[in-house]
This record gives sequence, structure tokens and C-alpha cells, in this order.
Amino acid sequence: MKLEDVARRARVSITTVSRVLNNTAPVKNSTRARVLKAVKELRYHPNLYARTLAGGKNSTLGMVVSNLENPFFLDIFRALESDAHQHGYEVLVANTDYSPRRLVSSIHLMMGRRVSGLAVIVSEMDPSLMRELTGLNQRIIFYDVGRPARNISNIRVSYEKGIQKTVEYLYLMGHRRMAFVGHHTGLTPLLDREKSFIDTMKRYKGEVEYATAADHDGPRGGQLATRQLLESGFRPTAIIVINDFMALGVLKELRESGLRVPADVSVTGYDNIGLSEFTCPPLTTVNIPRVEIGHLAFDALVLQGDETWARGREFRINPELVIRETTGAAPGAR
Amino acid sequence: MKLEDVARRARVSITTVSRVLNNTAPVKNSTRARVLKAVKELRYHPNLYARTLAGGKNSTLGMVVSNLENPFFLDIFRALESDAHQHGYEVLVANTDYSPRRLVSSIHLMMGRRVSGLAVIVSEMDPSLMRELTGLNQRIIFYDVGRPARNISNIRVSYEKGIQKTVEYLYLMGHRRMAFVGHHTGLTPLLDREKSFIDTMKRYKGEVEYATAADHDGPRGGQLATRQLLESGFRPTAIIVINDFMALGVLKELRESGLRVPADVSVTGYDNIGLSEFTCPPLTTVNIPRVEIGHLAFDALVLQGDETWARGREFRINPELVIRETTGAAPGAR
DNA sequence: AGCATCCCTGTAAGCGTTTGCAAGTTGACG
DNA sequence: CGTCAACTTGCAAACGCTTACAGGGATGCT
Repeated sequence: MKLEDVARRARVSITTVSRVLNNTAPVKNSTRARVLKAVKELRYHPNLYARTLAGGKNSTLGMVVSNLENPFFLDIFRALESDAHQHGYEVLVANTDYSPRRLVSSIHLMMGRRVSGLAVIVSEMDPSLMRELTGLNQRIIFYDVGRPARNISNIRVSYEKGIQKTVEYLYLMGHRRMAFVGHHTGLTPLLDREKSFIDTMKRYKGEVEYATAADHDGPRGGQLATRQLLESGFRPTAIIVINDFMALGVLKELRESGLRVPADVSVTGYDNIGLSEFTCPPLTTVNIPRVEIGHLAFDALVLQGDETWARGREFRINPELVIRETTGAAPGAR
Repeated sequence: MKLEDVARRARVSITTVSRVLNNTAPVKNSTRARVLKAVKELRYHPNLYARTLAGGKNSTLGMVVSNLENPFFLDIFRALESDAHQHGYEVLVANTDYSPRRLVSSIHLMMGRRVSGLAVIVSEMDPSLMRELTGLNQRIIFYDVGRPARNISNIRVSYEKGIQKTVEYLYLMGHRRMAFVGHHTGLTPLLDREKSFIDTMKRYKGEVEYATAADHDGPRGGQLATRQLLESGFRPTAIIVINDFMALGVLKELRESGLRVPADVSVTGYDNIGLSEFTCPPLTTVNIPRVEIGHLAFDALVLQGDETWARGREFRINPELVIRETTGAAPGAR
């Protein structure tokens, strides 16, 4: 089913059909009607591949994320997609499951699709990939990884600041034994988060004890990491979780171990995903404005005039502590 | 950056480059090396549009879902995608937010992309869309909507059976005042679910009272619907929620109203999404094998020989009750 | 009637790949 | 050293669409 078939049936040239389909030049009303009729009768749909190839334009954006299951990423995607649709763009998503190999292949796939902009919202990185991407003729925006360049912009959230605020707050509440639950510590950005925690802990040297544990991203991972923590014998009065998604599982494990939250143990998450309001009790967390990040990504990829983006920008976002009900005074604190 | 550029740099014809890139014919080792070197140096990535157009093959599948935020859909997607990758396919997702208009445009987009198979996992439908899709030269598999045809297969879960099992169980536990919380009652398949509930209720006519409420899909929707229910003055001892995702909010609203689960009110969900184990208490629900559905979809779209699929099949799946801790004896039941 | 104008429509040249066919090279063998 | 098969490589025609350019019919004006 191609343009030619429609053209034949409508007794016009394929050019005319193309024109009515794209509204790209005036066509006599009677002709237009005939064409439209043929299109409908034949259930014709223009071949997007041919169209893109011929037209030279491409109105799709690509987005690569680490874990679509984690609502954090999905929220960014939705914000980006919403902007995109408003401007006639489509968004293609790819999921890497935190695997650098899949990151590379996903990005290559996107390049093959000649997306007109690429948002890479991941925590893993491949050493040679950055080199390959830098200076390319392709607009890219990174979150959490990567460095700015002519064609690359970055969105940065100071994870550390969020951790500091959290720890300070917990310290003031009397907590002196804290633990950090993370995931994928093999990946630099994720290990850095753990380091942020440790560095902050060191500032209270002598006053606080701490431990860390890790498992995969997700509720189950949070649960397993917590179990591991508890089995190690360390008894934290506060657990700082790398993100809300894992915190769901931390809460469950605590509950099942007979530990009350926050009476016995305080818990904090990170991201402030929608679900964090629905945990029991509602989760204290650090807000990362995912919608804003999505919009930022779109702006950087599409809106910014070619002059501005010519020099990659760096956007900084400050996280804010959101105190809900999983945190309270440390047990025994005066 | 095109084949020609690579060819020039490697001092060969574009045909040769194409051949080494696709391993589609023997190429002298020295030549191959030269080509590969040029490819790397130029950071060349084949244009997928041109490739698909010329090659006539397309190894992408399309998937359209109602609400990616609801883990139910995401689980199916992941299962499908996993199979797809194993067989060298890609999967493109589109989200409709339960809007028939977006369903139509998403499907048209997929047809434009000439996907080699299309999975439509939605609850909304457009009257003329079915007609348009039937008999098309395009493999399609529907879940929840649509009817089989030459090119269309269907996956069906008897929602009603799940509801019946749930209600029977609750009835045995002494519950006599039940409520149903749903969403998007404007859409037939979703209204049917409510009807399943009502019909089941009617079988206990005289013995039970019931009510229904609805809001949008998601925890917040569940919360709002529950609030509305409670404000109506009706005091159910059991709430049957259309899906687990909404049940998250139902639990929260109950908790905030000072109602204990399951002591005062029992709650059941539907789908058995991963999160349902992490609610507090863990959610009694009805299992729908999402992974199986994803695999089924892939098989129907890709694996089934052209003979088999020539006559659209219908797959039936039976849901199973999974009893966890949000359900118990009705208050005051002997 | 002659001619410039405006509309509408068609012709044909790409867009970047794949691929059937044919030509050129190489090497083994007699 | 000639012959032929086996390897390699290149040429050119699609793939389905967009678009610059040109052509043809009305229309309006002189």
C-alpha cells in the first residue's frame, strides 16, 4: 500500500497525493476530496521511513533511562513526552537496566534513528561512549552523568546536598547510628551517592556510627539490603535510602522485623515519587523536581536556538527535604 | 554522515561497506579492516530509515498501552521486550492515558512505522478503529478489547471470574456490605468490570448491600474514590478495587480515616503487581500473569508461522485469587 | 484576440540503504 | 603459460516519499 496505489485510484499523480496529505501546496477541492476518499478506502498510512528519508526532517526525540520501573524515570519521561507532543514530536524510550552495554546499544540505536535530540537519564556510563558522543552532530542532554560539550548539555542535581540536609536533620533528631541503603555500587554515580553519605558521616566523626548495604534497585532490593543490614548486627536508628523506590522495601522489611517506623527506626528516601505519599507511614524524602527536569530536557533539545545550544550548558537543581512521617526523634533521645 | 562518506574514506564502493556492516557477503579481510576503521573514525551509524526502506524488513514491534504508570502495563511491556530483544526485535511503546483519540493516533503512528507486529493492551476503543484494523495486512494482538479476525488475535482474561472468586471469599468471611472502586467508567471494558461486580452482588440479592465509586486510575484516584464512598455515608466492610494500583490509595484513605485494615474494612485489589506485596498490610489480590501475557503477545506476533496466524486466535487466561493480609473476617462476624 | 497571471498538477531528481547481476582478480592446476 | 573456478568487488536499480521546477488551463486585462 503506497502513495502510488492511492494516486492511481484517485487518478492523480503521487505528488498531488503527497500534497494533500501534507497540506504543503494548494489543491483543488474536488481533487483533494477524491484523494482523501482513496486514502480512506485503501486504509493508506504513509510510510514514516520513506517520509523521513525523503523529507530529511525527523521529529522524534530519544530518551534512554536506567530503569523504567522506577517511577522516577517514568515521571521525567512523561513530562518530556507531554512537551514533545505539544510541539509535534514523538519520544522513543529505551531501557538499560543499569547495564553499560545496553546503554551503548540503546544510544547507537537512537543514533541510527537519527533522533533530533537525545536525553540520556542514566546512572551508568561507558568510558569510550563519552568520547564517541562528544562533538557529534547530535543534540544530547545528560542527567547525572556526562560532561558538557559543544553538543552536550547537562542537568545536575547535587545529590550530596540532599544527603547533607537529611543527615543534619536526623542528627538534630538525636540519631547517632545511621545506615545507607543503595544499589549498583559498581556504577560511579551511584557509588558517589554512597560516598556522599560516608563523607557526611565523617564530619560527625566520633559522634556517629554508620554502615551501608546495597542490592538491586526496587522494593525487593530495598528489602534484601535491609535484611542484610539487620543480620549484620548493626542496629541503626535511621536508614537513609538512595531512592524512594527502594525505600518501599525497606519499610516492609522493618515492619516484618517488628521494628516500628519511626519510633524504633527512622527512614528517608530520595526523589519524592508519587508513591512516597502512599507508603505507611508516608515517607520523608528529598524532592527532585522530575517534571522540571523533563521540561528542561525538552527545552535544551528542541527549543534552544542553535546559537545557544552551540555551547553546552549545565543546569543545576537543588534538592529539598520533604519531611513526612517516617522520621522522628531517635529512640531514647532526650 | 553516510555510507558514501565511509566508502570514500575506505576507498571502496558503498556496496562493500554495506556488506561488511551487514555481514551479508564475503569481504576480504584487509578490506573489511579498512572499512571498519573508517566506520569507527567517522563515528558512522547506518540510517535506520534508509535501511528499513531499502531492505524492506522491519524488526520493530509496537505496543500501545493505556497507562504506563500502572505497573501492570509496564510488566507486560518488559516481558514482551525481553522476548523481542532475544530475537533481534525492538519494541516501541505508546501511551494513551485511556483516551480513544490518543489510541487512534498512536495506532496510526505505529502503522506508519510499519511495525511488524502490534500489541494493543488498552481498555479504550474507537468504534471505527476496529473496522479499519480488521483484515489489514498487519499482525495485531489485542488484550481486553477487540475481536479476532484474520489478522487479529486476542488475549482475554475473565475479569468476572476473578471478581466472583473474590466476592465469594469475602462473603464466606462474613462480609455483607461491599463496595467497588473503579476508574474511567466511560469505557466499556472498565464499565464491564463494575458490572461484573454488580451482577455478582445481585446473586446475593437481599443478603448484601453494595455501592460503587470511581475516579482516575492511580493511587490518588483510589484515595479520592474511597473518600467519596465514605462521605456518601455507606460503610462497607469490604472494598473491592478494580486494580492494585488504585488499591494503594484506597488503603491510604482508610488508614487516614482511622479505619483498620482488615479489622474494620477488608480490601482486595486486582492484577497482583509487584507493589502489592509491599503495601501495609500486604494486599489480597487477583493474579493476572502479566509475564505470560507478554510472552503470548510476542509469540502471536512473531513466532506463529504465517499459516497459524492466518486465522486469529483467542487466548484465555484464568485469574487466581491471592490471599494476603488486607482481608479478614467481617467485623462482628461470628 | 493576445498576453500576462494565477492556480493547479505532473515530472523527475534525490534521500541513504540493500541487493541482483556482472565484471575483475586471484590462484590452482594441467 | 593458459584456463577455469572461486573470490571479491562494483554498478545500478529499487524502496516510498518530498520537493524544486516546469507545464497547462483558466482568468482578467488591454
